[in-house]
Amino acid sequence: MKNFSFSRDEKLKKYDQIKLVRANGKKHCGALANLYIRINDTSRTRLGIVVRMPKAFKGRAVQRNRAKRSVREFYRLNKHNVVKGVDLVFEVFLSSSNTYKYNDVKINAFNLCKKAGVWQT
RNA sequence: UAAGCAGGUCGGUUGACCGUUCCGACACAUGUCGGAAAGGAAAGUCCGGGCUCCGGAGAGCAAGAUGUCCCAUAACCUGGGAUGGAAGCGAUUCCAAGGAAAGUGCAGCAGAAAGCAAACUUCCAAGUGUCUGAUUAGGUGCUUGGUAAAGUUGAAAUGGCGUGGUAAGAGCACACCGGUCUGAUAGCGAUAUCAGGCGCAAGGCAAACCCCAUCUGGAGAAAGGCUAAGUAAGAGGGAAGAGACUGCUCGUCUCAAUUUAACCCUUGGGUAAGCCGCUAGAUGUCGAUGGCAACAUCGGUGCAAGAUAGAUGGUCAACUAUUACAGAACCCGGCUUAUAGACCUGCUUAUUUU
RNA sequence: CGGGGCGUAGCGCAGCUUGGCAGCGCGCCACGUUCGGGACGUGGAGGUCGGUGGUUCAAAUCCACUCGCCCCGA
Repeated sequence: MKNFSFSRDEKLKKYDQIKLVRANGKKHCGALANLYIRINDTSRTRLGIVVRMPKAFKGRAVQRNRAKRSVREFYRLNKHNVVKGVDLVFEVFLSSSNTYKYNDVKINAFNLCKKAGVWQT
């Protein structure tokens, strides 16, 4: 039975932790986001999300939350396919021309994960 | 029917599956069941309060805000009603709407003149010179006096306009309009109406300085309190002191009693983990009563968002439907700004029909 | 949460205090100079003064709201 839950322990919460992954981890570039990967000491996979966006943005908070939700939803439904014991950080880019639907995020994130080699079938 | 004015409402709903945060119950060690979970602007942070701390929060100046009147409100750069003014055929809308005889300042260009009101060009009268001319008159210059009607400008020119009057003119006189003063009446009042007086001496700009009246202590949930850890070395200052109210003065209070040390302040450096504050309140809604209304009082009824890198989502199906603006961060009352689409109510004008 | 500043020609800035002609430097264009280029000289073009509204006879300037950018403190 697959577990689709996404609890608080699976998040990277501190800004220092995310900074560590972005500084020391491997970087993989995508169309809408970058993925940083770093092997951690625990047996758990942890996820952090960073949204970069210009200051002058229409509906700033709404768009930011929507992007984070999309990435979180993708990870929640597909985390059984991801290798254990790594820290992932998605760095999502938002601009006024980008519109975020769940399907776009799904395809992009899937490609990124395959490219990074953390996808297992 | 068309055009328009004013006000208001909604801003997705239902079901299934997978998830997030919180609460309750049951099991009992991480599960099961049930419930709740972002707006009209949550936004901008433009005002006003509550709340917390600054020792007890003082006086004056400075600075800032407001500015017709009355009322409402906890309070307001808020709202309601009225007055006056402006726009519109009208419904209706808009107005920072006190004071210019307290003082200072400003007004380019144009124009005779732009702020002591006089000078200038005119106009008129008298005197006189000169020319034409011939004994009337006309032109032109000078002197004296009268006058401010005319003077092409300008945003603005010392009330407007007409008649009489006069040598020419003038509120010099009169009528109407405007202004101002006094009185009466109506109104709580701003003010309005009427009557009488004053011929009117002393324009504009205060969103220029300013004056007058009223109001304002400061800092803000990173407020503030508790627990844990930490608060090292070093540098500077300490009575002609430092800190408490920020710009200044006074008053009051605390520290501190003199080469070092201790203590205080500033800097430097260190920690930024958890709990409380943290959601029931000047509360929403319905009805009655009072009030033109804003609103108030009384009664019924409802109120479980409280996250902490920050929770509301995704997929499928149906309804025209992926579709506006947009995400609570201590809480309220307003203001301002953004807003797809849909709907409702009242009113005005024009046209047509009855 | 609180405080401060900026927006004017393609770029960098002045003018705002005390309202009245929108200017300076670099750059651009044309001509001259040179065998040619640069430099130099002469002339010229280029502006909703971030936006909307108000006060005023008149607004880049004063006032209100608003958009964007930057900085500082806790």
